[in-house]
Amino acid sequence: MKNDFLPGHGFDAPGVDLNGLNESQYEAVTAIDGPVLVIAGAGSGKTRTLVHRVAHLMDQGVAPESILLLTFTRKASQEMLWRAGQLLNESCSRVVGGTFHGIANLLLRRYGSQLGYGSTFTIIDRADAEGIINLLKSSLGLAGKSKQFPSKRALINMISGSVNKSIELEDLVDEQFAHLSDFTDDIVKLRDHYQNFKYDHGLMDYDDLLVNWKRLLEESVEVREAISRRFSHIMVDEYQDTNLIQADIVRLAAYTHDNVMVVGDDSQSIYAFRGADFYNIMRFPKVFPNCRIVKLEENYRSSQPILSLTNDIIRNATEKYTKTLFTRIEGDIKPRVYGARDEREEASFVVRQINKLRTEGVELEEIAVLFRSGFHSYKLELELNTMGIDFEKRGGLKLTESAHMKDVLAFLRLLVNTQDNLSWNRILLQLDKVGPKTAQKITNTIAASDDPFEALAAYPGGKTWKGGLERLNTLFVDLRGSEQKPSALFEIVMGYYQPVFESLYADDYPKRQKDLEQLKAIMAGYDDLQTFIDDTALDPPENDTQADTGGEKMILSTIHSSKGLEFDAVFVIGMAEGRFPHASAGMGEQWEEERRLLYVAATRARKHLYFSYPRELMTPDRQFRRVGMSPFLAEITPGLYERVEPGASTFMRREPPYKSPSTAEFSGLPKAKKKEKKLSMDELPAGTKVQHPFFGIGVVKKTTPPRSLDVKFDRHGVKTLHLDYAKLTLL
DNA sequence: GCGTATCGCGTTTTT
DNA sequence: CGCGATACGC
Repeated sequence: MKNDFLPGHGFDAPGVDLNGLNESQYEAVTAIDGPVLVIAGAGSGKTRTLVHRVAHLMDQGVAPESILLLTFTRKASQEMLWRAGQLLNESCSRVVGGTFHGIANLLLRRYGSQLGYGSTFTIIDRADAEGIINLLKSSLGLAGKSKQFPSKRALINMISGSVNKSIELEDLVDEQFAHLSDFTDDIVKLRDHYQNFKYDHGLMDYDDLLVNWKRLLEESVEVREAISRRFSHIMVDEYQDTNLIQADIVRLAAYTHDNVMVVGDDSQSIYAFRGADFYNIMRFPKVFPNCRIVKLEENYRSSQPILSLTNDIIRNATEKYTKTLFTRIEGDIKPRVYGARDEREEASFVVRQINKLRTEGVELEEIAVLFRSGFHSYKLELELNTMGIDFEKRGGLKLTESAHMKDVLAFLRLLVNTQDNLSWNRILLQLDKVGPKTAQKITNTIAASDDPFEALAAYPGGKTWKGGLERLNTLFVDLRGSEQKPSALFEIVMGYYQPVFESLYADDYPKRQKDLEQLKAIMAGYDDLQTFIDDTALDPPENDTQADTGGEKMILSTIHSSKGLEFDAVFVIGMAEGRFPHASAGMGEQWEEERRLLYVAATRARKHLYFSYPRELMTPDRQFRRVGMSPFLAEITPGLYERVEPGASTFMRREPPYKSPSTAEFSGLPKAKKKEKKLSMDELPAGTKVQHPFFGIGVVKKTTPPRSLDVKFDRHGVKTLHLDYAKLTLL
């Protein structure tokens, strides 16, 4: 197996400070052999611990390219490797870091043929999956039952949930969706059609990537051994968010060596709805019997008043695995709770507080507003806009999820996978006088043929839309005849699409045009179309509407997408009955997951924490209804927070739009880049004093050619270090 | 009668 | 923004 088929990530950065682990924790975390389970509370340094282990393994001569670091977002793995770079030298960039899905994709492109999949599959995202379900719903005659039939989103969650949990869909419906049991047969039928549809057209969704990775490991001894040997050490972050399949993958991939380290916190499990199962953490010691368990209970993030309140939130959980978190961070600012008259007033409260915080010296980018659902922030977004405060919204629509973006991508996807029915359908629907029926008829005919492009050219068009079909054909002739550079292809597509685009979105196409520009810029960075297509499905770029102004921005985010981040000040808005927990969360596991969600939100804060809720909400029939505060807030011990009274801050004058004074100051600064000089063995004879970023000061005891040396450190004893990986400085 | 164009309304959370 | 109900055109 070649070593270079999985890319690492680059980084560069100077020193980092590691908070202390005690002797036995240290021992476990740095052990070169055997499984390790780290159970860690919020803000206790999970990521730091992982980085620490990477650093240590490399110091002991483990080759960086045989370390596999699995995280949930690509951002997280980049962040982690960046931190590792602070500890070590640039060889760290050869550590393989990625998401489960990303690694699965690379492995399947390489070995997928062993499963009967060619290497020409297209990865589809959630919206694609919903589109397919919709097509099938109408072709199976289920569209009419809409009223009680589950929404397509719920449907996808049920279908993929049943795959993830290895439960039969029938049982899942009986147990958790009893109210849908009348539709069990229909749902099962739909699931089967959905699976077949994907297989027939070379489409793979997120779950398929995992399922097929697991199959690859199970069914081919050869591949399993190759992967297990290739990665001698495997690490997983946010282990409580893994599903059963991912746990199996980890088990199988490590089967020759058991060198697995996972970190997680059962109190932060918020992804059960997509199959995550925090019992994976509890199971870990059974799956890996000789594993070492490390509990990290010191919180390095929040002040005591905030920690007391967050501990109180989780105290009320019916099921918990107690960790008593403590902090040494001082502070006396209690969390605050504010009941606003309505949503508008809630928004202006938040803005007032933000301005106040900024006069106290809190940076704008250190302030975050969190909420349960994407649309809860609409009112606030308006208010922030009028006040001229820059913000970035996370967890909303991704760039590639908007219609015009999908349109363009559809052309490109067809060049890579001609069987991609979804894209055919999408493109044909753009033609004037062609609707769902006609589009599907054409799609069915051409996707079944050997050369769909030929078939399209030969397709007898109807009188009214013959012209459009011909123009489409010329486009494909052009596309297939051109050089294969993605950016060149983009230009050709736009030549055809621009007029279609302008008439399709006549009212607001200038706004959307900017997105297309952004896509163009992204594509310019790719040489290979396939890679580009994969990346957009696996890791869709965020929608930066106010493209890089370079200035500071505050963060608006759903709680789910705020995971793993931390801020000086956090506002949790919409803490009202019916909003949080979500109205459809019944008692039981769902209710508990909502509670953990609030816990995640509150534990993002370092110094300032605010909860607010509107006392009045608009109901579906445009009536206003009075609501109380969220039951989760109501059950918190009253002394742990302060109430802000509605009248209290009204005397504050409105601040003018605030322009950050620090922006100009920092924008001109070049990125600090440190060039590390590699030490040679000659510079390090026995007796030399050296410094190591973690172990501290030590003395060289012995040198072993070519590039190993034993160093005795005051606090850590004798360590064997490898000169290529350890970041040593001469003293 | 089939299929396409249009208008209005309610949104869970996502790798 | 996407879905469902309704209205028009072939």
